[in-house]
This record gives sequence, C-alpha cells and structure tokens, in this order.
Amino acid sequence: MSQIPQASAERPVPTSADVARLAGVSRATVSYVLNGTSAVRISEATRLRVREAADELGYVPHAAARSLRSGSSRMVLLPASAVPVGPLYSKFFNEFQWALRHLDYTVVQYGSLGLAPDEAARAWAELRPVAVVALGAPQLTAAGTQLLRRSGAKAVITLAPQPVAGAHALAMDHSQVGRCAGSHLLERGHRRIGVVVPQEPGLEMFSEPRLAGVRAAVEGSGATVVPLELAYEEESAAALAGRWRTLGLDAVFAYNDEYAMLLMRALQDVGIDVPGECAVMGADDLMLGRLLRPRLSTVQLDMATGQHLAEFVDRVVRDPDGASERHDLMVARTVHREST
Amino acid sequence: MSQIPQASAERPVPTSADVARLAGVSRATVSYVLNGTSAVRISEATRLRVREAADELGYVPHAAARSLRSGSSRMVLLPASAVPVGPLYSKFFNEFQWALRHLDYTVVQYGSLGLAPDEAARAWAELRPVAVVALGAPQLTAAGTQLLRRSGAKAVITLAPQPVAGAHALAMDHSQVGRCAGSHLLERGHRRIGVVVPQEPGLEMFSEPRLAGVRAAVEGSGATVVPLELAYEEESAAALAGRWRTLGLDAVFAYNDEYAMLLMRALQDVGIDVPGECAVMGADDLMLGRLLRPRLSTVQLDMATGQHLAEFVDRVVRDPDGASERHDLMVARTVHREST
DNA sequence: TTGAAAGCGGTACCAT
DNA sequence: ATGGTACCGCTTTCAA
Repeated sequence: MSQIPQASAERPVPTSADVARLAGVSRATVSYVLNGTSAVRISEATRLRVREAADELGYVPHAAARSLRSGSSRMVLLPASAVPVGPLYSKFFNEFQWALRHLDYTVVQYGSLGLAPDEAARAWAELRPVAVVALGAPQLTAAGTQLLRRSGAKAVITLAPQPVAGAHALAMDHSQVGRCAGSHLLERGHRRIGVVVPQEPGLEMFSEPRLAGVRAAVEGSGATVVPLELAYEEESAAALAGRWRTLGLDAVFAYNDEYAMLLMRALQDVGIDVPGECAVMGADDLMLGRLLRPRLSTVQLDMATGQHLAEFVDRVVRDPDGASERHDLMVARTVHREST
Repeated sequence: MSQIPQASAERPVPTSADVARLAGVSRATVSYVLNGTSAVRISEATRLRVREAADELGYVPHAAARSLRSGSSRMVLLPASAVPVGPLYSKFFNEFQWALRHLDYTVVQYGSLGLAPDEAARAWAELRPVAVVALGAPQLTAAGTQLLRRSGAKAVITLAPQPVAGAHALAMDHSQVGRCAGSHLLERGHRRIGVVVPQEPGLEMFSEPRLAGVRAAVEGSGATVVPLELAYEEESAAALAGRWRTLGLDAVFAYNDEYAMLLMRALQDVGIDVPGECAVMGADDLMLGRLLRPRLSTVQLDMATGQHLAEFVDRVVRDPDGASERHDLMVARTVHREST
C-alpha cells in the first residue's frame, strides 16, 4: 500500500490530456495540432506551445485508442511462418515490408508457431488487421478466412496450393520449378530421374508441387520418375548413395541447392561421377552452387518484387470485392552449368 | 461451386453489445462469460446462451479496446531486423516466441526496415508494448529507450555491444568467436592471420567483435592480425585470392562458414593448398562445412534456449527495477576438422 | 445472478 | 481560432 514512488518508475504514461493541460489548451486542439488537421485553423503560437508541451512530456499517441476511435488500424498482419526461409525469400520480404510502409500501412508479423489454423485465425482477428497476408504455415482454412473477413479484414491473401474460399489467392506455383528441371533433364537425354523429397516437416508445401512438376514435364516421354526421401543429414545422404546403383537412375533433381550439395557430395564419396554417371540438379541458384565442382545446374527463381505485392494488397484493401486477378509471384528459369 | 457472400462486405463487425442483444443479457454478462471471470457466478443456462450467440455472430473480442481498458497489452515487441539470419538464429527465435506465448504474452514482430533509430522507437512506443526486445538493427539509442520506458514498457532489452543507458543489456559476445578462432590458429603454429570482414552492411555488429576477439587472442604472442575486406561474391573472392601471396598469410579466419567456403574455393582455384599453404577457419558450424573438402574447421555457437530468454523477459516485466544481471546468450566452441 | 454506468485515450462534429 | 462533448469496444466496480 505504502510504496515510495520512484519518480521515474511509477510516473504514469502521458496522455493528450496531459499535453493539453501543460499547454493550456483543450484536448481537441492538441489532436488538431499533432495530426496537422487541415480543416481547422490553429494559430502558430498555439501550435508551438502544444508541440513544446508534447516534447517535454515525451508524449506518444496511443495506437490502440486511435484505431479504436477511427475504426481501422491500417495494419497488415503477416503470420510469421515456422519454415526456415532462404535469402531469396528474405530479400522479397524486406522489400514487401518497406513498400507497405510507404503506402502508410503498419506491418506486423505475428508469431503463430504451434497454433492450430483456426486458433491462429482467431488470434489474428483480435488485432483487427485491415489485411492478412498468410504466406506460410499455418494455412488459412475457409472458416478462418470467414472469421477474419467478419472481423473487418478487407484483404485476406493466401499463398495457396488450392484456393481457399473467400480469400484472395496468390500463386507461387512451385510445380514450375519441377517442370523446368524435368524438361532440362529430359532434353539432355536422361530417362530415369530421381526426385528428392525432403523428410523435414513443413516443406511439403514446396516439395509436393515440385515433384508433380517433374512428373508433368516427363509425361508421355517414356521417362520414369522416382521419389527419393532424404533428410538434411550426412548419414541420410550416405545411406541413399550407398544403394544408389540399385536404383538405376541417370539423373536426380535434388529439391534445392542445399540438398543437391549434400547428395552430390555423398555420391562423389562412393565413386559416382557427376554428371558422367548421374546428373544432379538443384534449385534456388544459391552462391553455393557456383562454388561446387562440378558447378551446379539449377533452377533460378525470380520472385516478383515486394513492391508489386504491396500494391496488390493496397488495391484489394481499397476495393475488396474487385476482380480477383490471380497473381503469380514467381518465375522459374533453368540455369545450366556443369552438373548436368 | 463456391459463393462469395457480397453481403458480408458491408455487414458491421459484431461487438459484445450485439452478442448481449442476441442472448438477451447485458454486455457485462457477456464479458463475464467469455472471460470466465471467477469472481461472479453466472448460471449455466445463461453461459450457454451467451456462447451460442457469440458463435453465431462470429464474435471476436477487439484487442485494442481490451488493452485500452485494462491498461496493458502483454505484448512483446520484437523489431524485425534486416539482417539475413541463419538457421541457428531462426531456431532460437522460434523457441523464444513459443516460450513467450506460453507465458501468456502476445509476440509481435514489427517491421522497422529503413527507419532511423529514434523514428523506430517512437513507432514501437505507439503500440504500448510491455516489453521490447531489440536483437538487431535498428539499434536502440538512450533516447529511444527512455521514450519507450516513458510510454509504459516495463522491459527494454537490447543486444548491445556497448550497453545503452536504461535498457537491460543482453550479452551475445561475438568476441568469444574470434577468441576461439585466434587461439586455435595460434596453437597450430600460425603467425600471420588474416581475418575476413564482410563488406555487406549490417554485419558490423558481428564482424567487429569477431575481429577484436582474434586480436585479443593473439595479444602478446608475436603473431599479427590482418583484416581483409571481402564481399559475398565470386569476383571479390577471386580478387583477394589473386593477391594472396603478396599478403604472406599462413591462416585466415573467414568470418563464418559461408565466407569460408567462398574464400577457400577461390584459394584452391589459384593453386593454394588448404591447409598446407594456408589454413582456413569458419564459424557457425553449418552442414556446409562438413561437406567441403577439406572439411572445414569452425567455431560452433550454442545459443541459449529461447525458453531461457523468455523467462528472463518475464522476470524483468514483473520486476523492472530488479537487479539487472547480465545474461550471456551464447557460448562458442572450436570444432577442429581438416582445413586447419 | 444480473444490469447500469464510468471510464481507458483519441478524434471529430458542433458550438462558441 | 478554440472548447465542449459524444462516441469507438471493452472491463469492472457498485447497486439492485
């Protein structure tokens, strides 16, 4: 009960009323000055007094109160995904955030690790974001989408393999990646093609369409496709390499450059010549691939600029029921080096 | 097939008053039921009616209104850093978020890319977080820290090379990494040691203490340390390798495993034997290093568990003026393989 | 067991 | 050119 208040410790947070009192004006005036409202005219002398008072108190407006009153937060919520993401994605992501801020949105990543899809959607809805952009896990369900829209989200955008009802879908068609790899290997005369499927959880979103893309590419050519499970560990790669010759493969698409390096090393260690006896292909075009010997052939991914996506979000927010063009975020291109 | 409910576009977001009306009770009762307030007793029949009404309307409480009323948000704000982070960090980070949520905090990453330190602090303060954990850029200034504390943040925690006044400092002493590398190279008889300093911006935070650590390790041994600027590009590495012999170095600590791979490849390409003519050492103990030939010696970093840091945050929030023990997040250990 | 009502911090309309 | 004031959605006494 009888605490001795440390002057700095228990001082209450200053509000606009405090600023008004100190400047000898009303709260309304404080609001006008600090927001530069053009509809009302405030004398220069008053403006100055208000600004000084605000500075002196270290006043910072309360975002929750403001958005409560205005009814909208201009907050774009990005569920933080659990999937470990590479440098491509992180570059794209930074651009996206930057562009959104310049469109006057507040970008917030919400840690949703380990939440069930519908719990997550509910937690997001509590924040009343104007837009939700769900790029990774947890996936949005139709119910989750509906909940978000009901709670005022103008744009619910998802990166969906199969579209979710009510959400604007953004395509990031990873089957393209597989298709590129498949065609390339086919052209170079390979007929028995292995496709690495990582065992790490959370990657199915990418690995499944990539595998399907390879299958689509070789369709009708007489070539066969063999899925190969692989964990991102040396032992797993060594085991796979050990039984390699029994598989009778003459090429492998290794999911991405990192798995490709892992597998290629293991193959070389058991005396298999790359690309002579077996071609190896990666994806993502990391620096890594250029440093390997043989240099790694790969599928390069160009992500649309973050600016582009930011503008798309903004357009949907302003006109939620407008035509929902399907946006493709990604373009894949084969880069031929020495490993195929 | 699927219908887009146009009507939903203009339907207002349901509030607790709507739930109350539908259930035929007061807003107070709704609040009691939905929050399971134990101080008041509500009949089972009423509870049920309220729950059903809430479900039917798709009611989700408004976080801003709630925290405005209650005066605190239990939000932990993590400024999202621009620095591309590796798998270690991302594992640590996920743990941290998970642990915080289980202590009943809401974890929010705020995209602050390209904001000046004091602009950023102000933007964070508007959200009235109960804690701010600034692990990367933008750095907290003393002024920014003060602003945050004034606006109600109980804990302002920074990962600072030099402590910031008013903030709880968390040590992540990267000079340890350099010290490990330096001692190891010294023990193995090297006397002219190069240290790679990445040219990429945003990495000074790590590279400077690492360099300083090497210097500290060789202090008084008669060995010399030579900083080497290097960009993460093949051309830059090739150029450095081209003038390597004029430098007269017999060992190099390459900042981390990725730069080590880049440099080692370039050295091998100009015919320099590793480790015969020059030893190469990395850091971070990535899978990558074990796949190279020679296998890369490295400095392994163990990050304290996220659980650990989460508990620290919680402790500071509950007792902001308690003793501020200095926490070390990281332990470094040498892993000797073949490249040294 | 339930309801009425007073705010939390800001904003904006309507007076003055 | 300013001030008074009614809200925004929710929690929490206090009364009934």
